[in-house]
Amino acid sequence: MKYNLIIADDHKMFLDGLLSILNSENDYNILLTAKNGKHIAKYLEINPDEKIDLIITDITMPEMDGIALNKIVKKRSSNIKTLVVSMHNNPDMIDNLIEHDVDGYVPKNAEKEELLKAIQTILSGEKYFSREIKDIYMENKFSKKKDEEIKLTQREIDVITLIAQEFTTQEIADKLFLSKHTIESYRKNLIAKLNVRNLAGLTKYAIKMNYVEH
Amino acid sequence: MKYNLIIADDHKMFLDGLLSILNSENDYNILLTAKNGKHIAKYLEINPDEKIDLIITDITMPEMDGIALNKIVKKRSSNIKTLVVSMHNNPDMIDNLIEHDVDGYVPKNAEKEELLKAIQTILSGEKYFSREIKDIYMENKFSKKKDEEIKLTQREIDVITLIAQEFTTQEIADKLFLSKHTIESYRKNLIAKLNVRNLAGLTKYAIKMNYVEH
DNA sequence: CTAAAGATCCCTGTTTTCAGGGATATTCAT
DNA sequence: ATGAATATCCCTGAAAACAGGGATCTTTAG
Repeated sequence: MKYNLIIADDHKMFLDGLLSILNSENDYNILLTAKNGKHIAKYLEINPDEKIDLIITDITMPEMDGIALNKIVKKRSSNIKTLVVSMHNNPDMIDNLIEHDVDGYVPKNAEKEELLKAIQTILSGEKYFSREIKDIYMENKFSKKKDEEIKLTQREIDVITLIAQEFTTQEIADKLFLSKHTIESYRKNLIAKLNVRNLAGLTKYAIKMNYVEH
Repeated sequence: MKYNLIIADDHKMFLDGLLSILNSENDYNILLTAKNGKHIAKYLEINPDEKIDLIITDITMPEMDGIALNKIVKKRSSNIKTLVVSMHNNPDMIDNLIEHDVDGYVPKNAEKEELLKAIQTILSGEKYFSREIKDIYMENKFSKKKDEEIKLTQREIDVITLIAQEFTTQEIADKLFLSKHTIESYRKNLIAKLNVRNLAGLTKYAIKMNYVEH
C-alpha cells in the first residue's frame, strides 16, 4: 500500500522538483499538488474520508499560508501528518510551527536524501526536524531567557513609534499632550529597556516590532 | 549539438526540480550544478575555453550571489548567457540585474513551460523577461521619476550604515579614519539628500536599502 | 581640457539627545 | 493594604545632532 501525499508550494518549479524526487521513489502516491493552502483545505472538505498520510507544505504562499493550513489540517484529523519545507529560518516562525504541532521541518536547501528521510521518519510516527532547525529553535529559546520580558507599555509604544517616525521630543510631547520632560523620561527608559544606544537603535526596534512602516 | 548549461541555486531541492525539467528535454547538457556563485566562478577560471551557453542562477546565495556571479560571467565572455530564476520581486534588485545585462529573469513560481520558453528565447539570442518582471521594472522606472534618482556614493553608504548601527559621529570618524567634521558633513548631506529629518529617518532608509540587519 | 561630482576638512550657533539623578499620583494584583 | 508597575513631571550638565555656511583636492565624464 502506497502512502498518500499532498504537496503545497507556490513555486511551480520547486513543486516539479519535489514531484520528481517523490515519483522516483515508489512508495508515494501524490493525491494533489496545490499552490496555496486554500486548495488543499477545500480538497479536505470535499473528501472527508480519504486516507491522507502526509501533507508537505511551504510556509509563505498566497491566499492561505502553511501555518493556517496546518491549523486546519490538525483540527480535522491528527492522522494527517504535516511536513514543512521552507527556506525560512526565522526563529519566531519556527517556534510558531512547532507550537502548532507540525510533524517536521526541512529547509529548502536540504539534500534530497534528508527530505526522504524526513518523510519516512514522519510516516513512521516520529517527528523530524533538521539539525539546523533544531539549532535555531534552541538558540531562540535560550536567548529569549536572556532578554526575557522586554514588554513595553502602551505609552512606551506610542512614544517609540513617534520617535521612529522622525518626530522630535517636543513634537511628540505636543502630539500626546504631555510635557517634553515626560517624553524624555520615556525615551530614556526605552533606551535602557531595549538595550540600545540611541534613536537609531529605537528606530530599528520599532521597525522590527512593526510599529512603523519601513 | 546540445547546449551546455550551468545551474546555481542554494536550494538543493529546487536544483533537483530544475534538473528534472531540463533532463526531460533532450537539448540540454548540464555541465555543472552549484550552490553558490563562487563554485561557478572557479569553474570558469579553470576551464577558460569550454563552450558554455547559459548559466541559470538564483539571486540570493551564500558566498557569492547571482549579481556578483553575473558580473564575473559578463566580464569574461559575452557569449555566455545568463538567466536569473528567483523569487525576488524587489524592484531595485530587478533594476540592478537588468543594468548588469542579464539575459532573462523568470520568477520561481513560473510554470515549467515558461522556463523552457525563456531558455529557448535566450539561447536564440534574444532577452526574456517574464511579464511580471517587466511590469515591476516599468512601474519602478515610472515612480522613480517622482522621487528622482537618489543615488548614494560608497562613502555615504558606509556612513549611513554605521549610523544605523548606532555608532556616534565620533565613533564613525574613528572607524573610517576620518575627521569628525567629515562625518558630520556626510550626515548633513544624507539628511538633505534622502529628505529625512534625523537619525531615525536615516536608519529607516538604511534598513530599507538593506545596509543593516533588522 | 574642463566642468561636475566626490571626498575630505573646517567653523559658528542652536537644538536635541542622553545620562543621571528625583518626585508624585494612580492602578492593579497579592 | 501594600507594594509593584505605570504614567506623569522636573532638573542639570555634557555630548551629540542639526543647520547653514565654506574650503581644498581628486577623480571622472563629456
